[in-house]
Amino acid sequence: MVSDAESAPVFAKPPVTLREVAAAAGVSVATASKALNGQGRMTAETRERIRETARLLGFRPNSLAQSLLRKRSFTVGLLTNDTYGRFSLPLMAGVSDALVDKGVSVFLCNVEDDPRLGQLHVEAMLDKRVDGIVATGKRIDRHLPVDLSNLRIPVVYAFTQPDPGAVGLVSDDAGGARLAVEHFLRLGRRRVAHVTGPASFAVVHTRAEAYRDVLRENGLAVGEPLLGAWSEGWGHEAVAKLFGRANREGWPNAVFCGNDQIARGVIDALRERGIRVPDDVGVIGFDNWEIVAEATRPPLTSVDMNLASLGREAGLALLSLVDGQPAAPGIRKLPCRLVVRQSG
Amino acid sequence: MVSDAESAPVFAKPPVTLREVAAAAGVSVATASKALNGQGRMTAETRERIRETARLLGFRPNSLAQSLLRKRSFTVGLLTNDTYGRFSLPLMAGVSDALVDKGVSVFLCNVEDDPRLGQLHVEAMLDKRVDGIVATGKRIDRHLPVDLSNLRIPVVYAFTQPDPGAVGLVSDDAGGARLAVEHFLRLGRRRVAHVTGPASFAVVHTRAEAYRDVLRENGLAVGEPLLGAWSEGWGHEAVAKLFGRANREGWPNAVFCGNDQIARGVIDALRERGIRVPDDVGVIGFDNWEIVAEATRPPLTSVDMNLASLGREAGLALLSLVDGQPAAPGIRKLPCRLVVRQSG
DNA sequence: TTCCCTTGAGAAAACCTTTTCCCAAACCAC
DNA sequence: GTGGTTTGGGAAAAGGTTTTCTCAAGGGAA
Repeated sequence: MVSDAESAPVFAKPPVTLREVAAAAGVSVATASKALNGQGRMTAETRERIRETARLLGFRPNSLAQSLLRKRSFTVGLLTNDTYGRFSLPLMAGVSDALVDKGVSVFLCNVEDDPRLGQLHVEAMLDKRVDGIVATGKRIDRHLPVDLSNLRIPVVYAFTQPDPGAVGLVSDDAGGARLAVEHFLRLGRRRVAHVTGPASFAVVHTRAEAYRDVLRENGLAVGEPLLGAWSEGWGHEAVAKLFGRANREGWPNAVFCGNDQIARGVIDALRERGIRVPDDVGVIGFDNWEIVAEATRPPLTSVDMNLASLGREAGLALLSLVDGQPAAPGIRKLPCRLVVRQSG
Repeated sequence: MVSDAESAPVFAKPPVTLREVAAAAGVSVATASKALNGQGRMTAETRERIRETARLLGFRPNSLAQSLLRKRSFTVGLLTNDTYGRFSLPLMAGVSDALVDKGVSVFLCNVEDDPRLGQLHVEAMLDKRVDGIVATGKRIDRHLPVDLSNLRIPVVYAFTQPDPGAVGLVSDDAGGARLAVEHFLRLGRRRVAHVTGPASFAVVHTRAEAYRDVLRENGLAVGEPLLGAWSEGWGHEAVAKLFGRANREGWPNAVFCGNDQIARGVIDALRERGIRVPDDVGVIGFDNWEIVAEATRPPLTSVDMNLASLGREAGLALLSLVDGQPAAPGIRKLPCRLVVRQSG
């Protein structure tokens, strides 16, 4: 019979401490610390001997102890309410990537839309002495269910509604919409329709406004944007509305869609009607959700919000705030980019 | 002119410490600590006075200091190489949810497929004295680009290839496949085809094997599974192969697909051929990727791997390992569930 | 030789909390 | 009164590191 103690994995062997390194090298902990950090004064020979000893013993300083002393934990909290992750994950990966190289780790805090959960996470972050917080959401026009306004640590908002006076980073939706519409115009398409999401989303209006602006600036007729849902189904319906009229003269020859799912619905519906994309009608989506954009037939041209860069910028912004460099409060808009495939 | 110091946000005011609470309550720090933790002996009146003082001052113990002493940081690392997130995010949310209630925070570590990045993150975790690590991937049959085999802390693998002798949690793919095929049989469909991904994926074989088993157990003809890509395009091609033959008698009346994208392609292709779903042919997908499953026409019946539960279980398993309870090493398979919509 | 300065390195405080041990006072029984 | 036991609470060490201060030895100049 095998005893539990025997079958259980043996972790044991606690990490080697600075004290042990110092003892092994025959110096005091103070000297050892200074040797490893390049501080203090000592003979090059002593310093090297200590370093070598540390290397041999596999010494790694205890971050907890360092943080306690330095009042800087080299960790930040990342709040999100987007479990679904289409927007969140690239953003989060961006934040993480920007920080890992600076030795900063990221706490993942999924707050759903639950204020209790939000409170719980924020308190945990504060207790763990994070240096700052990045707040992320799935909507640019909604607050997270937490109050971050009077924390004693800096907060950066990325892709979510910032508190007044705080630093916020969002994608430049108007610019993204311009990119799409101007691309159509450059290709000679002059009857551009816009099919987008529900009126309750701020970005719907931002993008629609930019759409109108570009057309007006070019002296073209401005169609009324079609507001609906963020779904393929709505794309189908919208095509029925736009292309239902008998006289083909009234048909648009370009459709700028509020997201890729709508665009997918539009493309499928057009094909079912025998209207060719891009020959007869160009289609551009928004979000550049690759898995969708690459599966449409033909592959979808789409506006990319550069969320990974947005995340990186947010991480860096937080870091400079943590370092005490004052940042201009307010919302900074980061440019989108158009990913041209074959649909428009 | 406004000085920088004036315009910069004022964070300041360091957190209140136990020492301050003790001073305010007129006791020693030792007594204060004991009062707040329900330890030691003192008059109920004293204990209450200290607690009240702490509450008034908004005292929150410094986790860093606690961790240093207790040799337990109440943090864990979550390694993932899935930036895309379809599988990872529910899993990660599950891990996080399971742990936040126990006061454990989660470090997000995106290691991509880069060993250097993996090394970096693992060392950071170790330095920060995490209590354990959850390793997560986008593939069940691949290792993360890190070596976690000789750490001094427990590791749980979820949805990725575990080291030998370690604790691993994966979805029961064979069971999931059975669910799908048996559902078809229950509905009286007896000519079931299987269209799935590339041979390089272990799950392709696991599921195909289960598919064959169920048919054999029921004395039915076993068609050769069609291996291809995880894409809509492959779904289209597969339909051409399956339904290209002239005599309709040879056609399947059910298609079990290896993922939802293939299923989507199959459904679209069938519709284009005038074959009705589910009247003529039933279709079931795998992954229950809601955004896809709900957008197919008709909505897609699909196998759900319960990734959020998987994450929760992984979190809890790690926790009990951290608490020193020995866990049976090896791979534990968690059941899938069939989400019935309209396609099959 | 005396004084001063530099060099190399150690002692100790600090960060904040927990826990063990200890002590004085009060209380009890005899 | 005496010996013993509670009772309430404090002193101090511990956890691992960084940093400031101190100090002895050695060197150079006068």
